[in-house]
Amino acid sequence: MARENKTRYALLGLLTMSPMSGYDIKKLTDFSLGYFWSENYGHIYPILKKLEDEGLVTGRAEHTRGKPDRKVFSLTETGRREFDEWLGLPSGKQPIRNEFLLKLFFGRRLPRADVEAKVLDERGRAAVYLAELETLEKRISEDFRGNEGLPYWLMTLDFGKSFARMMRDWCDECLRKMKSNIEERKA
Amino acid sequence: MARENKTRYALLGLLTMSPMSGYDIKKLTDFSLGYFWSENYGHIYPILKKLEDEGLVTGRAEHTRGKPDRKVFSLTETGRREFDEWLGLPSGKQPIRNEFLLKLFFGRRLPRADVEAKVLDERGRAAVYLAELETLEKRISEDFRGNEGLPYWLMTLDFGKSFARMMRDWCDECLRKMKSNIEERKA
DNA sequence: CGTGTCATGTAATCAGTTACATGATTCA
DNA sequence: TGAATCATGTAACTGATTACATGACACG
Repeated sequence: MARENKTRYALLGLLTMSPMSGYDIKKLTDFSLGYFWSENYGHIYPILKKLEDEGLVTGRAEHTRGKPDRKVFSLTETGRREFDEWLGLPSGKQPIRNEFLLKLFFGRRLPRADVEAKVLDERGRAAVYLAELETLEKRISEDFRGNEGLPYWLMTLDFGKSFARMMRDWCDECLRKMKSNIEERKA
Repeated sequence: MARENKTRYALLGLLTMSPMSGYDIKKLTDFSLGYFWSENYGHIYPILKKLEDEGLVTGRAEHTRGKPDRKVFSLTETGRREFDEWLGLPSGKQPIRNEFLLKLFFGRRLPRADVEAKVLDERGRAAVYLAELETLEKRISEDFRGNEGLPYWLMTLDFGKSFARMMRDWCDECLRKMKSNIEERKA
């Protein structure tokens, strides 16, 4: 079947919330949606242009004093329809590739201390991540109180938090197992 | 910096365990490693060839009666060194893109029943997934008892199980929230 | 007699990343 | 004076997926 460009729909979706520039979109995915979606400039700008050619979005230049000009895009009615249509479709299963797990899988080939360091590192990342999401949660709960989209945003955020907690706890369990494995050998 | 081809290292890694054909590798990622790593033929065969040209693996044709000929690849000493070197490197953070979460994020634009159906669907997948991993766990625990790699394989498997459980529970929580949201409106 | 498995591979295409280019303003 | 932020974009590349092509054997 046709391969569907996910970036395309992500951009359309973000534009359903409010008109934005490519730069705004990048910032959003970097700071607010990063825990489940990311994009990069080299993909955003060309696709925005393509969407404009297809009439799904319209861009208008905005002149600001001091700062560089921005090009702000808005969804057209056609764009909105196309996005909503996609939204209703079931999401195909995406292939999973986790480099950290791949390395752990071959952990036997490394000194145990190195593996432990890797896991500890991952644990640290999960903890930081969790803290960031909690801050983000407070912020958007206040900033968007009463917004009809908020319950859904909080659900996705909650996924991120659950994932981070799971990761942290799983790392601890791995470290524990590796240590007890050493004890066993001593005994 | 240089973009590193992950498939390349995944293939080298699998070949550290035993000589294999491209077909074997595909089967492995489909049935045993699918919960953290996947590959497809269109990528496996060309890369295997490239690795052979570079002297990291050697392939020898194997004739079998009845079945088509296989080409079985083994790691060379150079290949083993290159893999182990990569293994020691810290894993760069990979961009996250979860289509299901992206859709949930925009859940407000869909009828509530549709969102609930999507979540319920995801919950079902998580449950099936968990059951599969439990079966797999039993199988490899028996088949590879005493194998030095086993503890690491079980750790990655445990990650898969933790993830599936987390997903299942999070889905339940989402469904609960959506339902209670309806109650609130009635009141 | 049809479906599934074994088995290898290529071509076409698309998705996505990185590096580069440009330049003004603000803040330490 | 140097770094960070704002802001847009292109070119080159590589990573990854899909579809296609081929064909024998086993099983029900």
